Amino acid sequence: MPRPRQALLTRDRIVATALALIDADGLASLSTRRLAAALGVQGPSLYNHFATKGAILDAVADSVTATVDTGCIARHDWREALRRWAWSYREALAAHPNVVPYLAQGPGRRPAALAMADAVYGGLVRAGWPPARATHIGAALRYFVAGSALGSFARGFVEDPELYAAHYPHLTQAHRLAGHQRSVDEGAFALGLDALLHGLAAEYERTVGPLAPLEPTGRAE
Amino acid sequence: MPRPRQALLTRDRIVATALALIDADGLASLSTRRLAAALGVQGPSLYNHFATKGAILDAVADSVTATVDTGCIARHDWREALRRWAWSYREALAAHPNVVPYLAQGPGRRPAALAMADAVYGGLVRAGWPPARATHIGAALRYFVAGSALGSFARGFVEDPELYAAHYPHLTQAHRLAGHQRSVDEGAFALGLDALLHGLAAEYERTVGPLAPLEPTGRAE
DNA sequence: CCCTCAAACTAGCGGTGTAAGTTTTCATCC
DNA sequence: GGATGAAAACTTACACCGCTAGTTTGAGGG
Repeated sequence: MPRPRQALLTRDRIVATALALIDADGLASLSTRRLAAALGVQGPSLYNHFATKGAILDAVADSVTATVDTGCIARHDWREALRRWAWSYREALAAHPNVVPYLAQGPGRRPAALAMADAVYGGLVRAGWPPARATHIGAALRYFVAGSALGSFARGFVEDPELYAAHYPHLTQAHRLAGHQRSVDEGAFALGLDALLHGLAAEYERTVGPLAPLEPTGRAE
Repeated sequence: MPRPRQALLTRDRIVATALALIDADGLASLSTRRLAAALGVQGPSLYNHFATKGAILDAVADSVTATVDTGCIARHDWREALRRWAWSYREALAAHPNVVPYLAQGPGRRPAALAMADAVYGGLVRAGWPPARATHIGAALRYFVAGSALGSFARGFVEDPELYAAHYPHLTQAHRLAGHQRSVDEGAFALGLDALLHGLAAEYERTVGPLAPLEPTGRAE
């Protein structure tokens, strides 16, 4: 079946199908042949649309990053903006936990990741942070969100009481964590984010100037 | 060459060689055959000592985690303890950036990672934090350290000015980041960690009680 | 001395990413 | 309107991957 009258593949269709397969079966089990099969096509046909498997994964990762809301950054005080952005970022990753390990390896040349970095940096500078500080803050928050996504959605502890009880005196309850993983994750994220923002606010007042009072916030979550 | 008079392989030798290869050539290019070749042996011989390649990687990851200093936790006020632990943790990861992507996927069943979680949790509870809060704090700090290791040591931005200038108005200096990567990383880490600890101290005073004054610290770094 | 186990081997299976070359269709230009 | 060239599918094939199975032989214990 050479050169069908209507092209069977498009970049968008490939990316969407790849994301669905990764969501369903995990990152490791996505192969070019399996992806092609899901698209009703033979393996190497993909290379008419992407140069390499990595390019496909980049596009998938970018399509996830693109769902992060960065509009909030221009619309709110920097503290509220960072909070909303961080939650939205986290939400985007949580929706596709299996791509996080790939996504976490830096913005690279993926346009959506770069656009996000750009928006955050711009917002902080506009708020009065010195450029170098803005870079650090953006990076620190990315660290926290990415780390939270990695360390949590991907399994953490294992459901096996005896494994822990024997050797780790304080972890006798750790196996319970496996069950409450989601709430532990959210609690740790909320606590860490609040602490980070609190500390940044203090740093701002120390080095930049007095803070405007926060507008009443819509969602604390 | 069957059953040599002196065994050619030991678990320790395999782990050390695997770590060296990963450091040198990256995680992706470690194969059982290559590892075996570096050990002067054929591929499948490894399976006399480890059940699976993943088990080897677990052991490698654990050997890295084992270099983190957790002794400081018992010897200092919780704030100073967390600071030293986080820096030591970061240092351990920075020494072997290529294993971070594997390591970041949670403690799993790796004993050193579990011992570390145990020590941190125990120290926080001893300092007066409620158990649930202690869990959250340990997780949040792990998120931050792991995220920082991932997002930074592993490449981040690319050295190609034109790539950025065109589309991202605030990132016109971003290509410089590639050169100053190390200092940006350290700055972001220091800032984020200080902010986190500052925020946690405020949370402590709000929900637990007054804080003892900090002993004079040895290293601010 | 023999028996068993341990630790190396060889052979090979099914799977991987991707390069190379083939075929047919569509779009375009003389 | 027929030739031309690109596009998008195909088949074939290579080198490598993790791992299994079965084999060989030295070492150590009864």
